[in-house]
Amino acid sequence: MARQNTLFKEAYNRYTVRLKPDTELPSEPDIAAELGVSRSTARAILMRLSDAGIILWNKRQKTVLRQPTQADLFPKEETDSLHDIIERSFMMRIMSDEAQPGMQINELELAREIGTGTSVVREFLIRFSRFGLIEKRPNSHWTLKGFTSEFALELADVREMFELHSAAEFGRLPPGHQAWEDLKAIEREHHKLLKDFDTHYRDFSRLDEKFHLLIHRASNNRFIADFYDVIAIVFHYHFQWNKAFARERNARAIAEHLDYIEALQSRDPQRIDAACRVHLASARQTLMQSIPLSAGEVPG
Amino acid sequence: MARQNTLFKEAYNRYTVRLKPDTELPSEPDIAAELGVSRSTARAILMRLSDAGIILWNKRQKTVLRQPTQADLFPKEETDSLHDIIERSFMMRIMSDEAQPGMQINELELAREIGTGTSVVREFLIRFSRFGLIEKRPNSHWTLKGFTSEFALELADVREMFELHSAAEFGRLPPGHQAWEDLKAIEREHHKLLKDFDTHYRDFSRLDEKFHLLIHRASNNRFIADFYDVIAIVFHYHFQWNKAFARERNARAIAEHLDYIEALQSRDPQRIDAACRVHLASARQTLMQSIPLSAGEVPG
DNA sequence: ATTTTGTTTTTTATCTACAATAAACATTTT
DNA sequence: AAAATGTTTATTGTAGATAAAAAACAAAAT
Repeated sequence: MARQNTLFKEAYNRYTVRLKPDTELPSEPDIAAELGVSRSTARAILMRLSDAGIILWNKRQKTVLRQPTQADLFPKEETDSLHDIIERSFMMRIMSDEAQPGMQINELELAREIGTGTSVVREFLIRFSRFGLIEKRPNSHWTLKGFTSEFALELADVREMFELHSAAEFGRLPPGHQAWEDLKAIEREHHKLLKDFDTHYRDFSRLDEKFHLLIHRASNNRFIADFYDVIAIVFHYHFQWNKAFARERNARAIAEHLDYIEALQSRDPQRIDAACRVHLASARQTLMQSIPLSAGEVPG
Repeated sequence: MARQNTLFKEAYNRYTVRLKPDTELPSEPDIAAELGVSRSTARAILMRLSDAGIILWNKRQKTVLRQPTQADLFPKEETDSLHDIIERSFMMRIMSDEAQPGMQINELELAREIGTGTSVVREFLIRFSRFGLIEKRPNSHWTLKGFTSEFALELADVREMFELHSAAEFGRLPPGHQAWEDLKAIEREHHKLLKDFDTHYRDFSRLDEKFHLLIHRASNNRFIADFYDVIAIVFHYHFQWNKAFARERNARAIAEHLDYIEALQSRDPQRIDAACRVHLASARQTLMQSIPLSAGEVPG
């Protein structure tokens, strides 16, 4: 088959779950915009809702007839986009212990194991190569460079350069800029998290990403923004499987963030620089500690 | 047809031009290694050389019978890899005046005009996207962001961060390191170029790339090295078409390079930093001046 | 006049097939 | 035994086909 209609299914589920009986639905373009899909897809959703007897559809009139049930939805396995499936599956493999640096990556084998065509795998690998974890030999295979301490060091170096730059730019933002409000909101979220820390400390990584993204956006630099994707994906997949000391780690990071936020709000370049450095140093340490030691390496 | 044998043709030409009559050729693995191809391809070359009566091939004995002529070679159009063809063709389009920022990029149309399949174009665009000049809307088209002043500014900012970092690292390289010799050689090349400057100043860009690459390698950082590709491609295609003031530009750059080299050799961090900054500032200026002004912009 | 719906066309995402190339295996030669 | 050649197999690179999704066009309703 040529293409799965996962976008349709996912959008259908997303729209259907929140339908309330006896309400009227908006126009097709409105629905499409709301769901972030084209009108063609929105119409396909309406068509199915109508066929399933969930709505009555007659031109402009779209009335919800009944509360949709779980049985009306597509099963969750059918709504993942191929790209997400491949990403998850691939990251799982390369973060696992079996994955040794220098290992060859076989497109056909990957495709078969994931249950997909080779072109999607190829395109994924090309896209993924910018994360610096794999490398291609022309006319030949991909090689896994691996999640090694070299990788972590190089990542941390660039991250520090970029974040110091972005933080300095943030400090120069004009007083009326939206970013200051966003920063305030993030500060409040930190305090809220701190309140119920024992039960909620796992939510920190989401907040962490949001905070650093806000700072990096201040740099207004596409290369810096793109690079943050690398960091985000590494942290996302890495710490998802490495939950050791999560509580202590997060407690420390929150304290550093609050300091950092205060420094930004002071707009004093030197204070910003200092607070940023403190946080980056501990982030580097956290990252380095989480690297699996390869044979012959000694813990630093 | 599925795949062009451009690799074979290109390697055949490369090997054939330097054959001398009455010499013996080395073993198949040696030939393959020399040409950077697999033994299968090396054998295909030998087979053709034999069929064309250029060599006598009997197992280990491979004697060159006659001097190959131009007619023995494949025409140059047949030896370009598809990737190179697409890159050239695409860069030509997006650097041309017709290419306006915001313009949509159509995969099928591009493929037709270049005379190739859509998959190659797709993969090229994915790879190319890391240069920050195009952007994809999911399930929809690519958009040309364009070679704008914003692009140049963002590029220059990152370049400066990276090069200052790399130059500092270079200064810390141990005395016996190969890089110091390479630097000396590059210094000599600068002096040589200066001697016949009027006739050879166009060779400068090759030397420039070599010099900066050497510096960036000192950082030992894959992200910095990858980023230098972005700079290299922009300079390569951009200045290929913008030859205005090339002589003055290059003269100035050479002087700055020599200063910069001397600073590196002094290993004095502050001197290195200062010389690097001077050169980067003028490189930035050169880049900014070369940006086509879009409507409404005023020259800075 | 503008928005909404109905219909058709264009474009992208993905799969499959197949030639070129690389890699592996087997045999021969030194 | 090691290296070279001969032969077979596996893998990548590219084209072409097709369904999903987007976009464009046309008609109808406010």
